[in-house]
Amino acid sequence: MKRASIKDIARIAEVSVATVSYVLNKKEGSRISEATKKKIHDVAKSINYTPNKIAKSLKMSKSKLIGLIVADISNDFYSNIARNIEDQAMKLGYTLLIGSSDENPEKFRKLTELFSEQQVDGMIIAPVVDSDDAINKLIGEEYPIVTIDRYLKNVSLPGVMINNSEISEYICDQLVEKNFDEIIYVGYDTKLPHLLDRQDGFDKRISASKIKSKRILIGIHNITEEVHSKLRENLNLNKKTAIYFSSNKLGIAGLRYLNDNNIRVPEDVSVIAFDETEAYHLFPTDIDFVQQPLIDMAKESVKLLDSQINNYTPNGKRVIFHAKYMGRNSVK
Amino acid sequence: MKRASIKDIARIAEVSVATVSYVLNKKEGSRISEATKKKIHDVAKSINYTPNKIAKSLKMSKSKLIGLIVADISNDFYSNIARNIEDQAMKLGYTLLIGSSDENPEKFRKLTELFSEQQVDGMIIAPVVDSDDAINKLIGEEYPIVTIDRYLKNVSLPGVMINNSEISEYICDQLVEKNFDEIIYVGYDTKLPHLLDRQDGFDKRISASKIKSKRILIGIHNITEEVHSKLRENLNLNKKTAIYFSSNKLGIAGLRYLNDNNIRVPEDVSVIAFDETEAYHLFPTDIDFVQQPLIDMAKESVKLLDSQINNYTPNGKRVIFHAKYMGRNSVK
DNA sequence: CTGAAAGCGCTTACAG
DNA sequence: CTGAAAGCGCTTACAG
Repeated sequence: MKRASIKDIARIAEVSVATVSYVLNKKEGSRISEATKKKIHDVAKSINYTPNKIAKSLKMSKSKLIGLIVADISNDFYSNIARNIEDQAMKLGYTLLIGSSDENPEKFRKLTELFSEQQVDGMIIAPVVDSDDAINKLIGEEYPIVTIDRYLKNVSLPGVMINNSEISEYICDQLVEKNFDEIIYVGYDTKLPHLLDRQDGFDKRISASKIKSKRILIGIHNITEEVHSKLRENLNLNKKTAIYFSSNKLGIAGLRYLNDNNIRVPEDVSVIAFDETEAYHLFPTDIDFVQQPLIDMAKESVKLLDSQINNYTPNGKRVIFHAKYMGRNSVK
Repeated sequence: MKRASIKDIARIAEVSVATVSYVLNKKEGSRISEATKKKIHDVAKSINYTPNKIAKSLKMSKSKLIGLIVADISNDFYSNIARNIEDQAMKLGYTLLIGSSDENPEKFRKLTELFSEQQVDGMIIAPVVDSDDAINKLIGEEYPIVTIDRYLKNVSLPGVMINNSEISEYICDQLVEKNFDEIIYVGYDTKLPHLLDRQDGFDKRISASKIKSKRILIGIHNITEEVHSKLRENLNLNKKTAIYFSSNKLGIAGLRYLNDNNIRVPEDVSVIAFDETEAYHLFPTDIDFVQQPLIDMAKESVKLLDSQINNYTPNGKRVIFHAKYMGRNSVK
């Protein structure tokens, strides 16, 4: 698998490597004769030349690689983000490295180190709990980073996110209006700020109302099992109840529980879930859900990163997108 | 973002770059004094040194990068494969580049070129229709490649796949046994060999039986709409009917159709779907499905690729995994 | 025990 | 119009 280099082209075309480089990169101005240009292109083709971007990267201190760190690339939400980031990155000439942190700060740190050693020009990251040290180290090096979906409390980093608190307030208001006996918030037992925002938004409005509420918080490792057991404990079908699932995984786990136990939506219980997934469409009832503008978010994250790469500025801006409540038939 | 290099370490520690390199890579044997070693490590730490893998790659002609080309990383099936490949690749010290071909041979070719220019050590690919030229070019360069999920008819490449034909035969037999009036095969209108195998396996057994069958073939671009309209045309609920959806996307689209039209499973129609997805669990009935051993397949693909990278052999072997029929409650 | 030097494949300021 | 040369950050065979 020995590849041809510009040296080989230079030798065969009997010109210098400099000339080859100029011609192949169209950097000649009009200085090089058409005959020479043609010869170089012909030789390049005949020996099947492909440029070595590693060498170019080394020389230029630009790899045209960007790293994406998500919690888990097999999660629908992140794989959709990844796909849209991929498309946008390609448009701007970047290739995408992907890594999954599994919410593990040590894995997260390793990924940032790995990507940094691979000389990615920048990273788009979904920070995990206790990843502050790893991130501060990157910031100390003025490494271009942009957050997506999540953000950090004590670190100001450019990034894209949604209006988590507001959308939760809105959802809560929708439910309060319908006079449920009880509204159950299903969230994660976590310190992730964007998830706490969802919770806080809900809390703020529910406590301003007279409606009773419960909060079910789930660990991140046995989502399905925990959601099932906690719903079993907490769901009282004798009351007029609504459940707000604050993530796609929680929504899917919860709907599966309802399904398995023949609990009808919205007859027996009303439901609003977060994020969009094909799975919601297979549930007997069309599920109300909160839609994040993933394409726009992904695009913006790459745009932000690209501008950080080209012109680093500390304390970059956060771009807040508006999530949208998609009313269907799961709330009575 | 100017990074420290071994040159900086050498200067500060007052040793040669060679010595620094030996120490940092633990290649000193026992030749270098403990004092020197300690000094080098201390300096490295104090100036926050991180190795530049691009430089190393250039020198070593090994990037420790592998490229993964799937049809669409946002497809559940591929994102799960990607996740398992990521884990296995990391274990072997590789970082993963990901690209989506969208079943488009031109995009596919561009990705192979891009990855090859980025000097990935090898690629794991899901070939698309008419990608033979791009792949043959790679083979001509003895580029290590391994196929996953799919394979090519006229090219012998190492890869992993399942026993598509056999599992379809088995599924067909299961259905034939139950004496349906009609069995509908839902597949893609495609030339992809692994999908044709699924179809052929089904055809072989159905034509050996006395059961009537229909074949619904769908284009790859408007799956949901096409599945819906063709099911509307072809599904006759007055007969005892079974449907075999030969991919996860087809299964999800089909189940959504049944859901939207209040068609009960298995009372009104029996269903078997391909691949595993959380979505199936939200359908009112537990859906029978064909499970591919994704983790094992992903692991094996990386193993195969790694061995190709370390010791290239043309015409590598294909590893065939056995898919498993998971009977649930959707067949009557 | 340690270092000087060549070289991986590029780019580009400079010289002619 | 074209080329010689330096240098990006590494590794390693060789010399001492």
